[in-house]
Amino acid sequence: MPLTEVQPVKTRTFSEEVAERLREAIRNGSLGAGSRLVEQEVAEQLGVSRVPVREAIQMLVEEGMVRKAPHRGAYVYLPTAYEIEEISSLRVVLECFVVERVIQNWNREHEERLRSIVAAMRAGMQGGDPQRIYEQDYAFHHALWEIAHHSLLLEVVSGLRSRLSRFLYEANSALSQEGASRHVDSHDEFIDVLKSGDVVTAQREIATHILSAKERILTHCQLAPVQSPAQTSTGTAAAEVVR
Amino acid sequence: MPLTEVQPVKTRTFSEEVAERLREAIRNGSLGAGSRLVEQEVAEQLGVSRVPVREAIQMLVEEGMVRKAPHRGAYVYLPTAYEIEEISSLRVVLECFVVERVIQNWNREHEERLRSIVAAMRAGMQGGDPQRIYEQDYAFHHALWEIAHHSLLLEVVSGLRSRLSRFLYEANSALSQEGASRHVDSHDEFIDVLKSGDVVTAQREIATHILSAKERILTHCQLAPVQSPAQTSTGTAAAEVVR
DNA sequence: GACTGGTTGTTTGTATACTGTATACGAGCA
DNA sequence: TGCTCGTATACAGTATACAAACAACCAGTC
Repeated sequence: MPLTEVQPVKTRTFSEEVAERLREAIRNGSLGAGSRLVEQEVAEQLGVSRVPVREAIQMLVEEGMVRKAPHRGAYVYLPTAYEIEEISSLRVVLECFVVERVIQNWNREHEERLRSIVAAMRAGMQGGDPQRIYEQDYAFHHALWEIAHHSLLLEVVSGLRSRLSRFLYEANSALSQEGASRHVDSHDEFIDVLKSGDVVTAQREIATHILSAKERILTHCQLAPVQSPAQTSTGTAAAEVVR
Repeated sequence: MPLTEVQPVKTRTFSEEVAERLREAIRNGSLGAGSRLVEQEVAEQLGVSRVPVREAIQMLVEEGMVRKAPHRGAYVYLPTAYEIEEISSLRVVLECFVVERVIQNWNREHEERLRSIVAAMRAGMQGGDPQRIYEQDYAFHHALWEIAHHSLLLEVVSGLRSRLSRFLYEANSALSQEGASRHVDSHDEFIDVLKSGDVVTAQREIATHILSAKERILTHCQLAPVQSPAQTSTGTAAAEVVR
């Protein structure tokens, strides 16, 4: 009995399920920045006990979307503009490394795969579906990370990007029809550069891509007021948000 | 009342305490690769309930020292040589970025701080204290990360290094007296380069530093047999270890 | 009136008990 | 003998219950 069609039953735990719900709620804004995540409340709302909720919250903390302090609970974290800069600058460094490796590993199937993602992105754009554009944009980057064939790099860089997800989603929604069209086209052009094997140009392009995404976020999204950059990681500033 | 000297009372939870114990046990080898972490056992051994142990294990999973599968428990993960390569290659990229920023921010106090760490390292070496050398080596890098003034970068790169901690500890213990001496001296020379502001040389030096640490690990430490590199992250190989 | 000090409510941290899943082992069958 | 299947057991996942910590409020004192 081959059963090639049968997928393994995915055994998701409640914790993962809860985490996914929370992530989505944060991304689409129904859990705004500063919202407290009270374990009991979330548990009742989702019909589970506090334990899976605790674990889900912990996951979000690791992902940088949520912060928590002992005995004081968790809240949705709002990064400062400075932190957006930090994330983006790191992304530039890492994505340049990705690009280098992608070009090393380049082959025909990779091209086809990326082209099809861009096609889906274009379809989403024409349908005026920002969710779809966001997803395909993510898929595009994810494909690049996989082609780079470096599982740790994939983990780190996708983690970085997840910190921006809610803002990217928001900022991309604000793109004009024409802007979105240019955005999609730039992906196709980028594939051409990868294909040509020109590492330096490809790196310049992806850096531009990341930095323009950053600019869109900085102009379109409300962020926490910048204090002293030195204190961005202390949580002192964060506690303010909660009160 | 300024109270600049007063540190906030750190209220460590059991979870953190347990995590620290486990980390240490893994680092010094008393929890060898492949060891299963049975929640109940650990809980009884440390005199706490299972909940903090669960959370501690989750932290270690995030840090890459431990893996777990749903309903199958957690075990100390033994990376493959390929993964050590992955970690090191990423470290090179990130530490080069660190160096760039360190040189941008360079000032006299930074030099003094780094020199004093190297002095402590030299003292540890002369006392033949590998634990001390390891600590000071970490302190040196940590200082660099802080001087780079990029909290996220600090987080990411220190996370990467923590994945190597037990191997670095092991490999550095194997250093000869003379080798250790050269190792310490190289730090002082590196400070000179930073001071000179020569980014390219500094980057080359730190890359060499990281890659030689990698080589020491590869030659002195036992690692998981390399399968297909493509499968390093699937956990399939890992499950083998447990059985 | 501002400050100290207790008091209470809310929420997290921890312990214990129960449920569901995965693996191992052995009985039944070919 | 080799296989499949049922059963037992171990352990993670989850629920519930309790304890401790924080924060807010109110009373009392200087």
